[in-house]
Amino acid sequence: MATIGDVARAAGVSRSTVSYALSGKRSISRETRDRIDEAIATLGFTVNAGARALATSETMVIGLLLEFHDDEFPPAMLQYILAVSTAAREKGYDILMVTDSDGPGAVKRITSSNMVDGVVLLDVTHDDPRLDALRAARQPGALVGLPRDTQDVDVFDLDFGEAARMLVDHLYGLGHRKIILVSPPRHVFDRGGAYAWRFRDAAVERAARYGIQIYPYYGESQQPGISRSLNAILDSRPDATAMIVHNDASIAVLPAVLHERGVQVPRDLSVVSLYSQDFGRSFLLPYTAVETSPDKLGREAVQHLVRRINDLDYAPTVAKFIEPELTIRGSTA
Amino acid sequence: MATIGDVARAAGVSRSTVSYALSGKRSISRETRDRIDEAIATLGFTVNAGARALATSETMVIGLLLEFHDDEFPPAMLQYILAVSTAAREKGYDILMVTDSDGPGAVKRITSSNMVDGVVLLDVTHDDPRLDALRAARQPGALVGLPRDTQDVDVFDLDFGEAARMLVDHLYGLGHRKIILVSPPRHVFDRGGAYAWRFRDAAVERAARYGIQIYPYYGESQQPGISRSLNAILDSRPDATAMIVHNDASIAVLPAVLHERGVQVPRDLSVVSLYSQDFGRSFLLPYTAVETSPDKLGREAVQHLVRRINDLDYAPTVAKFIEPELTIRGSTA
DNA sequence: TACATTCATCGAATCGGTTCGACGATGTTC
DNA sequence: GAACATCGTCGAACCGATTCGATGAATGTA
Repeated sequence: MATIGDVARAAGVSRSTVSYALSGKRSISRETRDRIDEAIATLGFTVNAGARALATSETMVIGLLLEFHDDEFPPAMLQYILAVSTAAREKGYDILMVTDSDGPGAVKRITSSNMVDGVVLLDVTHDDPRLDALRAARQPGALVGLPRDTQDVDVFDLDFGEAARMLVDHLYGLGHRKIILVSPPRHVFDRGGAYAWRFRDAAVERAARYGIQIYPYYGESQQPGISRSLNAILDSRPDATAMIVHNDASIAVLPAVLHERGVQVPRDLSVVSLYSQDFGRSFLLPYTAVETSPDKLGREAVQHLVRRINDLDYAPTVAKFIEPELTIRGSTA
Repeated sequence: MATIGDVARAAGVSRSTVSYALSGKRSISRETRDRIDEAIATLGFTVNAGARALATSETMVIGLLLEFHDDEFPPAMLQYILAVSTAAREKGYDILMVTDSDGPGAVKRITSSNMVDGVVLLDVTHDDPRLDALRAARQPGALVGLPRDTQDVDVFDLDFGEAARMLVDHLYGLGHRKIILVSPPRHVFDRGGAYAWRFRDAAVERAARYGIQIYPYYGESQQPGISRSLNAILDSRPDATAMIVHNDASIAVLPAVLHERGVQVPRDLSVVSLYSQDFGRSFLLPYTAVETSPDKLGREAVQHLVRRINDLDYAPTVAKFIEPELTIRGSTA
C-alpha cells in the first residue's frame, strides 16, 4: 500500500509537505499541490488510520455500547443505533459497536486502548455499572438514559415525567377518571431502567392530584405473555375508560388484542402511548402518543459528544431532556 | 497514559522485554515477568491499539456493512447484526459498524485506511456495487447474501431454493393444489435481492413439476399497505387452500389480518413461512416455517472471515448455503 | 539598499508499539 | 574441555503518519 512517503517521492517533495497539503495547515504552492494530488491519485493513497491515530491521538471513532436484553423490544433499540450511527458519520466519525455482556469491561477495553475518541452508552440504568469505567476513562461519554448520579457525564433522555403528565392531562381533559397504565416489564424496573418509574411515578402523582384513579400494571416482554397479560389487565378493570401504554412490545400487539376482544378505539376505550413515528408506522399504530424522538436523541448525544471530544471543558456537563410532543391520532374520546 | 516505556522503566527492563512478556513470543525469566506484571498493574497499562496496529498491521477490528432500506423489516436485520457482533467478539475482534448510504465508498474508506482486518457485507444483492470495492481491498470479506459473481469472495446464505422446495413439497404432500405465494416487495426484486427470486423461482418450478397451481404476489413493506395487500391477495384467490409467505413484514401482521377475516389456520387455510425462531417468538407466529438461522449464518461468516484474515489463502473461496430446516408448528392440514 | 514579513518547503523528532539480530551466561554433548 | 545450543535480555530499526523549528526565496516597506 502506498504510504505518504511514496507520494512524497512521486511528487518530488518531502513527507511533511504532503502532510501539510493533506491537512491544509500550511500553505502550499499551486504547482506542488497539483503534483501531490496527481501522485495521490495515481498511487491510490489513503492515510493509514492507525498511524494517524498514533500521531494525533485521535481515532475519529466513537464507541457505541449497548446490550440486547430479552425484555427489550429490538426494533425500538435499532432506532437509536441508526440515529447514532448516522449522526456520527455526518461529523466524520465511525462507530465501534460493542454488544459485550460485560459492559464495564468493554468500556475499559476500548477507552484505555485508545480505540475511540468518545463513547455513547445506550439504555443507561439507574446504577449503571458502566459509569465508573466511563468516568475513569480519558475520553468523554454521552449517555442515553438517566442514571442516579449524573456527575461528570452528559445525559440525554426524553422527559418521561413530563410525557406522563402530558398524557394524563390529555385524558383528564377529555373526562377520563379511571385509567389503566401498562408499564414496562417488572424486570426493567428491577434492572434499574429509570425511565420506567419516572414515567409511572409522574403519572400516578398527576392522577392523584386530579383525584382520579390510575391502575398501574407491568407489561410482559415475550409473546404469548404479552397478549395474555393485556387481556388479564383489561378483564380486571372493566370500568376503566382509558389506557396508557408505556411499553413497545405491548403497544405493538395491542391492536390485535383489542380487535379480538371486539373493543373499538376510541369508542369503547381511549388509548394513548409513547413511541416514535417510525415505530408507529412499522406497526400500524393508530394511537395518540408522545413522540419518543430516537433520532433527535441520538443526534443530540452525538453532537454534544463530538463537541466535548474537541474541547474537553467545552461546557458544564448537561442532563438534557428532550421535550415530549404529543401527536394526536384520534384514539381518545 | 502509561506506555510500554513506562512499564519498562518501572520494571527495570527494556521495552522489547516488556513486549515479549506481553506476547509470550520469547521466554522471560520468572522474576522479570513478575516485575513486569506488577509494573503493568500499578501503572494501569494497556497497549495502545493504534500503535499496535501500526506495528503489526492488524487492527483486530472487523467492518460490518449494512444499510437500512425502507423496504426491509428492521427486526430481521438486527438478528444478523447481533450474531456477527457476538461471534466477532468471541474471536477477539471488535465491530466497526458502517451504515453509510454510499456502500462502495464506505468499503473503500475503511479498508484502504486500514481501519479493519476484514469486512462482513450484509444483505448482498445480485449486482452489489460494494463487491468491486471489496475485491480491490487488501482485506478479505465475507458476504451474507448471494451476488451474481462469487469470484474471489466468500458467500454465506440460506439455501432459499431448497427452502422453497421444502415448503412446496410439504404442502403438496398434504394435498394442497392451489397455493398463494407472497414474495418480498417488488422493490426488493428491483434492487437485486437475489434471495427473493431464488425462492420464488424454485417454488414456481417445483409447483410446475407437480402440476399444481401457485399464485405469486409481491408483499408490501409499510403499513397500512401490508394488511391491505394481504387482504386483496386473499380476496382474489378464494380457491387457494394454502399460503407461503416469504416476507418478514407480511408474516408479522398476517395473524391480525387472518383473524379479522375470520380465517382459521389451518382449518380454512394452511400457512407456511420462513423466519427465525427468535423472530417467531417476538411476533407470536404460530406457523410451520423454515428456520432462517441468522445466528448460524452470522457466526459462520465471521468464523470463516477470521480464518481468512489469518491466512489469506486459507482455502478456496466458498459459497456456503445453510441447510434449511423445517420447524413444524401445525399450521398446515 | 537594508531590513522585516510572508510564503513554501524541508528535516528531524515524535507518537507507542513489535521484531530482528546480537550477545553474554548457562547448560549439553561427545 | 571444546563446540554447540538454549535462555533471557537489550538495542536499534521500523510501522506511517503529524508537527515544530529552521531556512531560503520572494515580497513589502522605510
